[in-house]
Amino acid sequence: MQIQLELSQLISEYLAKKYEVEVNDFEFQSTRKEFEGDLTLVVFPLLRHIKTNPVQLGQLIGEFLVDNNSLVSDFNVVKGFLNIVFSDAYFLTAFQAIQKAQNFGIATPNEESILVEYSSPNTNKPLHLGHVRNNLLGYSVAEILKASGKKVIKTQIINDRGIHICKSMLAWKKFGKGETPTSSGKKGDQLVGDYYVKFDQVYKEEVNLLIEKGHSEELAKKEAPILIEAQQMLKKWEEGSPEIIELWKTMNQWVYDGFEATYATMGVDFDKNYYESDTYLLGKDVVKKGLDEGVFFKKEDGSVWIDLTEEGLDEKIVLRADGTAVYMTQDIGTAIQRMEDFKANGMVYTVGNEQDYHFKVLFLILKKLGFSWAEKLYHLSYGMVDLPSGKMKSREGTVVDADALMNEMYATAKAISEDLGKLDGFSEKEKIELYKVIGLGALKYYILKVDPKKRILFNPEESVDFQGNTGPFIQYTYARIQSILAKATEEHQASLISYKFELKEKDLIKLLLQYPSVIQQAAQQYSPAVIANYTYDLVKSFNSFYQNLSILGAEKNDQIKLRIQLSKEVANCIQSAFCLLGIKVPNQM
RNA sequence: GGUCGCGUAGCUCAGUUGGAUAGAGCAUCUGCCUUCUAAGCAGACGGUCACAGGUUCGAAUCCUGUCGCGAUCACCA
Repeated sequence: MQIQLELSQLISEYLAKKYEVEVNDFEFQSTRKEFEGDLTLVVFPLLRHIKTNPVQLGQLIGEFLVDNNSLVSDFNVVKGFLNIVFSDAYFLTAFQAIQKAQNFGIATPNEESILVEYSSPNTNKPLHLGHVRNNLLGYSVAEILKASGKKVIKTQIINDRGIHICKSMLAWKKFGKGETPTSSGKKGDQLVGDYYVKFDQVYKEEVNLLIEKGHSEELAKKEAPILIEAQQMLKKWEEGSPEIIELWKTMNQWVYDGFEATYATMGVDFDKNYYESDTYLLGKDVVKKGLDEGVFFKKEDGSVWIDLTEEGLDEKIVLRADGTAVYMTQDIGTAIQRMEDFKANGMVYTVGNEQDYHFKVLFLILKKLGFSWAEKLYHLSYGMVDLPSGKMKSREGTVVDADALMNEMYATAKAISEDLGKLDGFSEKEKIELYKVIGLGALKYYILKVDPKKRILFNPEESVDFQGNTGPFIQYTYARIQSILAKATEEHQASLISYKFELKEKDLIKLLLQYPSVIQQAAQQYSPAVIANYTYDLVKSFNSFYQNLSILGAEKNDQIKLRIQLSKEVANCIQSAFCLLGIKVPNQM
């Protein structure tokens, strides 16, 4: 904040003159609610430079500030804390600066660019709650980075090949009887996912049968006929069998259509997609080159490894004995490809914390291969979403499906809205749109308000709240402000020359002033939770203001004006912050 | 077993580089709708910040150890 710099300078001059010490760094914090004041200087750290009584020193500095800066109107000292009180003129000027700013809080774009990867699904089953967290996080972090001034490219890598998709394909071929999304009316990703589950059922039956016939479990799991068939299918795919490729393209397209619908509902998007079937060979050349340079070494069986024992890690395979690529190989290739495509200054991988080790190794390998940008890669590692029953397993049907979840949120929003009955005058279409905004808002806020690195326990039995620290609560506040603004007139927008502020008005201005640094902090920490918690504080503070002071019915004309204008800025800030979370705000609810 | 992460109110979570008497929501209880939308406001209740040491003017925050929970250590992705 501007004022902090100004005061720092002043205090610095004072200390130099009075005590002949040079101090430039001061510790400020916002004054706690139970004390009078707007900004607090912590005096203790100064005692390192000046041996004196902290209360006395605080007193002296306070007096000096009041005498030498017109914006400081008063002060008090409690223990080692100097609470500074700002004048009404300060608050008015600060508030008008907020009003004048275009997109207050949003930094002007700089040259730095960054890729943000998120989602990156497999194409054999629909998206579930885990993907939802990934998508919401990735999207929001991308928006936050943009708001902090960076140029952002949203991307994903689609895992469209491999044994998993062959399993769905095989089961469909065997049992599908030509079922298509059109013929069954199912979403494509759901349909393909059903066959993935079907495969697993048949597979398990076959394994049990083999065990009954006397096979060991281990052997049975390897020799189940349907698994062998799937592996043969994968081989045929890699050989380019036209029939298999045709089926693969068809079923993948079903899935893409399904994903697209889910993404659209969720409100996330991408600037560039990468497909594993395009990139899985990319890393091989790099590995070969690295082998020549001695970064990697070859074992007797022909597999290629990197030795990371010096870094405290293990040996890690980067190429199979048969020469085919592993996950790591492909990720090395993809990273290089992306940096060539976009010449970005950095890259963020939104991937769950179960892959912490993988990314540690990946970044290390890229560094060892000599890519200077390897240091600019960041693994946005987030905690798993667990159910009360434990981990979600798609094959066992214990997943919370993304589409179903969003539908439930919609239904809850609808039920609550109808119960409250405030939507007279809404058309059916408008109502549907509103329920979506509220339902999704509840879900998104619920997930994003939690620190990304913490795991989330999601209990489907207890539905997501719509009261208290929730998305709908914040949306509701926004809607209430809009209702007031609709009643305001042109003359209410006239700016004031002077004003006597109430405490609750000052609180709001102080909070608004924090918004720019909140965005920067959220960007630095890659954390939408920072934005969510800030928005909640702002809204709580506004509701207290709204409920305790009259806006349109204020005594003085100036009060009406200022309160309307202040409400407007709060609404703008809510909208701006929620936009960073990917949440829409309604004008009425 | 090695490595990494987490442990704050009954439940879900804040607590930014160490700062004042650790804060919200839900749940429970008490008030407030003839006045700008009660999805709200005002208040009550609720804490050994997992435990034990250490660093210092000061520790939920930093260090060490212990316990508990989770992830990971695949020629799976």
